[in-house]
Amino acid sequence: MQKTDLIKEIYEGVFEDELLEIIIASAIIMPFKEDDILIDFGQPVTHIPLLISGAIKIMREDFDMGELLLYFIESGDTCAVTLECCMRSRKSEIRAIAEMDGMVAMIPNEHIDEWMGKYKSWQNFIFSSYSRRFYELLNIIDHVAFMHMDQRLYNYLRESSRINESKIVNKTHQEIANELNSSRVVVSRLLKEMERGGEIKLNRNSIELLT
DNA sequence: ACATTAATTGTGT
DNA sequence: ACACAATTAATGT
Repeated sequence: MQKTDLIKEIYEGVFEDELLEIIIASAIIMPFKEDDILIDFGQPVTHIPLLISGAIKIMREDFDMGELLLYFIESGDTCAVTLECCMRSRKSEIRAIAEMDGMVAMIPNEHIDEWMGKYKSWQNFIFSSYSRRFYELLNIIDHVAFMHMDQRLYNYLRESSRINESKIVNKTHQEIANELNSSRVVVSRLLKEMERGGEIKLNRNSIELLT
């Protein structure tokens, strides 16, 4: 498919036509594969990603070595944290890993200041992205701070299932534990609990959501 | 088909 | 958290 069509399909209506044309002209389409690291800690951020297809998970590194999943980004979305880094020409605070195959349109960051003042639709896009993330992060903080591991795990499974459009989550307990910054044993135990409660079915390398 | 090994999952302390 | 048992998948012969 052509670059123009790819971008239009997702972002037509989101941005005013004039801006859409400029975006199309300056974007670089970048395909990626599952588990590709798209951005890593400390890397300078030179482009803003507009996700076209697939899904990306945004991870934060903990003080004592350990990762934590902040949120997923999906088609038609961008990464608020990256934007923040981008506008201040900072190095990346996060790591972005592809959850599944997909494509992003990369926009060179030299345009964005100008667009911010010039295009209402760009402002709206950025602000709504910010506010959505903000509340999502508040939610995570609540769960992390109050150690509601069972709920976090449950949310994670639901999100994962929704994003992959499948009732089956193909991950090991270890992988899940890493993303939630917990231990494998804890995850195994909680999953077993849920299975007993009839909410899920456990298999090797996969978990099926029943509800 | 069988044995061996590695990876994943389950449980008790 | 740690140790170990049990189960399943992968590989070689």
